[in-house]
Amino acid sequence: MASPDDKSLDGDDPPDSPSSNALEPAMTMQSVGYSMHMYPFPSHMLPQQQLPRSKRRQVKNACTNCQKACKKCDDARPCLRCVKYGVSEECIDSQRKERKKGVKRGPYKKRDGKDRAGSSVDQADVTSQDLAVSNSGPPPGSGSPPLVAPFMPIPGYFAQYPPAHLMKPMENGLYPQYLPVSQHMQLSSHGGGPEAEPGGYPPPHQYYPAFVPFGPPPVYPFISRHDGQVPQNYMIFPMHPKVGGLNDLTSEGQGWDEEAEEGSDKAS
DNA sequence: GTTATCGGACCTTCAAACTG
DNA sequence: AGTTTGAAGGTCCGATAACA
Ligand SMILES: [Zn+2]
Ligand SMILES: [Zn+2]
Repeated sequence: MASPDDKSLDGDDPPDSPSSNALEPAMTMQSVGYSMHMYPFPSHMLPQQQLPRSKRRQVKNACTNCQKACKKCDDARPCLRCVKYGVSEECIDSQRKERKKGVKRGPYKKRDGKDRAGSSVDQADVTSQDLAVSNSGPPPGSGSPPLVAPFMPIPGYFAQYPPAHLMKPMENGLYPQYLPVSQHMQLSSHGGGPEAEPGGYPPPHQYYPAFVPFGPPPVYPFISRHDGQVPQNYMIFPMHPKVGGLNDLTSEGQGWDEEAEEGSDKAS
């Protein structure tokens, strides 16, 4: 089951999807309220073997439609997916079942640095070792990818934005803040394609932060919902209905971000 | 080419188990 | 009381099937 819907309607804008419509890039990424984790360098400039990735963020409660479709939802109601499908009125939070109590669990095994002998060797040394990018590690995706990203997210640097060439400042009145990697730097879509990530995780982005020396601060139009509410963090970038320009400037499509834990909402 | 389906990896939540 | 553990329950990636 190819996930074409990912690239089109279900619009989960997967890594290989050049975001065929304006909603896509903006919605998926920020929709969930998280920023993306981005790589400061193109994939080929990184140690290919251990492309680190941050955790995937999920919404606390997907709407019934997205849940049914096993697709990415967002916190707003109606969610963008439902809006795209024109079923905004059917966008309602799915019902969560209550966790059952009284379940006995048996003794725990300690794993505070000590005593992790024999048990889980994986999660302990991740920090130091993975950070030290070694070439001997297992291919990403084959095992458990590093949980710690060697790169810190660059504030204000969002790779999900569409290529600059699609955002014509003068024509749309928008000012692109991210420019596509120069031709020679682009990910050569050589065998493997845009999402040739072994781990199946978001490939490095092809956009580089760029300072826009001209024009006033960009004013991005927000997606307006039928109910008048504006999805937070959503931004629409005017662009051609069909992207296809720079080979495959994949617009990346997940929400990867290490973001500080959004203060666990629940107080114990 | 598109959209629909869904297996399963990944993530979050939170009670039980544990500790001081 | 607080902290840690770890499994239940959840989201959604990404592969595949079906269709136009
Ligand atoms: Zn939804
Ligand atoms: Zn919805």
